[in-house]
Amino acid sequence: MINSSAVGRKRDHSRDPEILRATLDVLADTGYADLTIEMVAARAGAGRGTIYRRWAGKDDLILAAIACTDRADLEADRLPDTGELRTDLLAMLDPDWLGGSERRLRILASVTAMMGRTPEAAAAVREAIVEPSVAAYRHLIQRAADRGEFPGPADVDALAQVIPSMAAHRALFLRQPVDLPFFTSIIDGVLLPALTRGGQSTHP
Amino acid sequence: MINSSAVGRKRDHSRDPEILRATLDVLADTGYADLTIEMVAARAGAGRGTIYRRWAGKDDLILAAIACTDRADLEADRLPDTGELRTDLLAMLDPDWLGGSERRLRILASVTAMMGRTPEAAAAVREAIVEPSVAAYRHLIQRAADRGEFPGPADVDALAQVIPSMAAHRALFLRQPVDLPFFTSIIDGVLLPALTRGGQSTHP
Amino acid sequence: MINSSAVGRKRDHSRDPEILRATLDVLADTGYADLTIEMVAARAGAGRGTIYRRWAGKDDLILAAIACTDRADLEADRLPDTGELRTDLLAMLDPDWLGGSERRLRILASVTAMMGRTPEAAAAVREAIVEPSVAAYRHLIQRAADRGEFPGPADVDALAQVIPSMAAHRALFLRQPVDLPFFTSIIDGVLLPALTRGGQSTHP
Amino acid sequence: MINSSAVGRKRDHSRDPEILRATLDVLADTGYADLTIEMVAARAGAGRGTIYRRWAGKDDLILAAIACTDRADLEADRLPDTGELRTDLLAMLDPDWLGGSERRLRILASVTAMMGRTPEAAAAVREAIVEPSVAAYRHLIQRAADRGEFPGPADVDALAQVIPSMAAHRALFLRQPVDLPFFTSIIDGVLLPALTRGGQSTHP
DNA sequence: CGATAAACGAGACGGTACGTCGCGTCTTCTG
DNA sequence: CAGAAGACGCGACGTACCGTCTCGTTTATCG
Repeated sequence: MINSSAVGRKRDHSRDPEILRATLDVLADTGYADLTIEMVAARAGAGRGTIYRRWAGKDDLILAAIACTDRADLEADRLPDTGELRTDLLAMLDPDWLGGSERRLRILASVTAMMGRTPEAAAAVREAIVEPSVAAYRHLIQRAADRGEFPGPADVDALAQVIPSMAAHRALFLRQPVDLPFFTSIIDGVLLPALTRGGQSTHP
Repeated sequence: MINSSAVGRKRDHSRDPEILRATLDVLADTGYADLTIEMVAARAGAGRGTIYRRWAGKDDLILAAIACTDRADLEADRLPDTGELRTDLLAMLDPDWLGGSERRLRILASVTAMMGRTPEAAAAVREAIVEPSVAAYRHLIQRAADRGEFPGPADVDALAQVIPSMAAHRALFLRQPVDLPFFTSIIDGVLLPALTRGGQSTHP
Repeated sequence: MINSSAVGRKRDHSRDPEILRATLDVLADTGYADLTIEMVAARAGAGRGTIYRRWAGKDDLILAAIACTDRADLEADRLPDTGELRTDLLAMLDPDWLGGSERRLRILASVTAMMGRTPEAAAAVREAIVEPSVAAYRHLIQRAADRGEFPGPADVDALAQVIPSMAAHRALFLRQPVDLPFFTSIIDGVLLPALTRGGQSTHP
Repeated sequence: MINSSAVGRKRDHSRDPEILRATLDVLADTGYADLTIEMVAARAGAGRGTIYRRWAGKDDLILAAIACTDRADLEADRLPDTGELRTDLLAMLDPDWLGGSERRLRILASVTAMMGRTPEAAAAVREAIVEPSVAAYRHLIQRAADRGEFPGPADVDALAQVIPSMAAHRALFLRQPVDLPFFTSIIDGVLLPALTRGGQSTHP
């Protein structure tokens, strides 16, 4: 390895989760711009130096905190499989994710703030948060299409983004809850109609 | 009036646009977090005091800069009216808006950053940027529906958010261009299919 | 005259004393460094512009305020003339001048502050305050010498500075009152002994 | 100790002299009113925060800079002792102190400026600068008197202030050099005559 | 088991931006 | 047109946070 010595005190990586949790707490409490490393260190009972030794700075720390949030429920083999797309989709609504808590909302907004900073930050957020969600919806829709649930061809890539896009938009920009009624209105008003009709417009 | 004195030198409000334009320039050049009042003042040829006298701080200034951006093209009577929804929608693609320029993208990201700060900021952005766009699409879709362009009922409120949501999502989170192919794929792959089929799912 | 027009409203020079008095008041209340033109203007019921139109700035204003203080009692023909130097000197003690009031003390300290700024300021203070006082004492001593009150020659220039120097030193640096006991101790302990002995040291 | 923490990086007090020297340099170069903390910090190669961490502000910094100037030559056991007062006094003339350099003069004027600010500042200057000088002259004069160098009693307290007072007056208010001719004129024209004659006036 | 070397909490360091305030100048309106 | 009121460009103030660097202490491995 590059940066490890055989001797000396070992870095206590058991503190990492503690610090990252403190980061998310402060992020939710005070927002991105008002978060200071000192606040995180104080809440984690750590020194600032310890944080700087592990992460490059504010953005890197927050990115790490975001990235380590458990998205295991979006892995392909843990997705709902009811045999019907509509019920699969409704089962995806995690009240604790986007719209459920003000906490999550503020964290999402903070993350968004960082995306404008560097391409690296944007890519990290995309990989950690955005892509898994889109991929999950793509999986469900593709599976339903493969089952022959819909008459014609469908633009699965576009449709897979409908729910993540609209949920984020609602939470971030409209600041309204991403709840069951909203989910139902998207599924029944946009997604399923589009699929039922097929991916082609009738307009020439 | 509330806050005007009959005497003394008048505040030169002809400088407002100059300063706000400088704000957007700096915002696009260096991003939200690295923007300083000094930069804006220097670019506008003003003193920092003059800016603080007019706006409460960084966020208020940026909000004002955003709010005064010209959205006249989204007013109802200036929207495209080709007699057919698809061509109307395609005519809405303003290459200078979301995806065309890196400038607009950075500004949008910066704005998003502020939405997590205060409810006031969020409401201001919503009213200045989000709502007008959604309202414009709602207008086009409702008009087409009134023309009887589609067979059944449609969830116009939900459908009106499809394009704004997905465009913002693509620009902000995917960092890909909001261009004609993308627009076409949404219109032909999501919006028009959903309308053609109607606003009701066939699922019981 | 250089700067007078035949027409228009005439500058109201009757306001000058009012403003200069306000200057001294503020100077005594808050000191040199904390004095602002705004304070003076407010106390005089004037606008800042009016002050800047008449004096070049803070230092010039204060200098003018100092210079116009009435030192008429130091003119040669108004000095005490009792026929004897000691009683003349004691009659010079103006309890309202140097040591009497904290007000005068603070003003003196403020003046001193300005002397380090420019040679012009120093010269102005010297001419307005220092020189007249030294000249008065020189006049008294010279007159007594001319009367033959003392046996030998005297270094009148040096001796004339004894009282002003020691009074200023006591007030400024020791911050003790320049009162009758102090005056008496200088006159009887320094000045008259030196004169009585004569201006020449006996040391070879 | 009062204000020391057991942990954390220690304040580097070896930088104090460097900063205080820079303070005196700037003070002499630009004067009291035009001195800025930034100038001092830049010249000392320090950050402004470091200065504010150690001293409360401009006045406190300058006071500290003054107070730490080396006055060791005024300690009793290092005073000249020629066996005769006149030569002792002449040996006191330090061309580098009051009048020799413009530098010292400007510093003295700056110090005087602060004496009007707070009683604390005045006391600090008095103790650091004024008192030691007066005490030194008192020592010399008292020793000569004890030797029986003069016929009668003398008001030593008053006489000890003659040279410091007149030197300060000459430098500050007359802005003339405190040099050997001046020193000689005071000693031979004021101080020694007064002592030779005695501390009592012949006037009834 | 003692030496040693890195990690740790704490906090000082050189910087930089903040938001405020006073400078001296310049409008604007009132008398 | 002088004067009050106050906005203007400028720049210093004192504070707070950045990311780095000592401090003295703790902890883990190696000799």
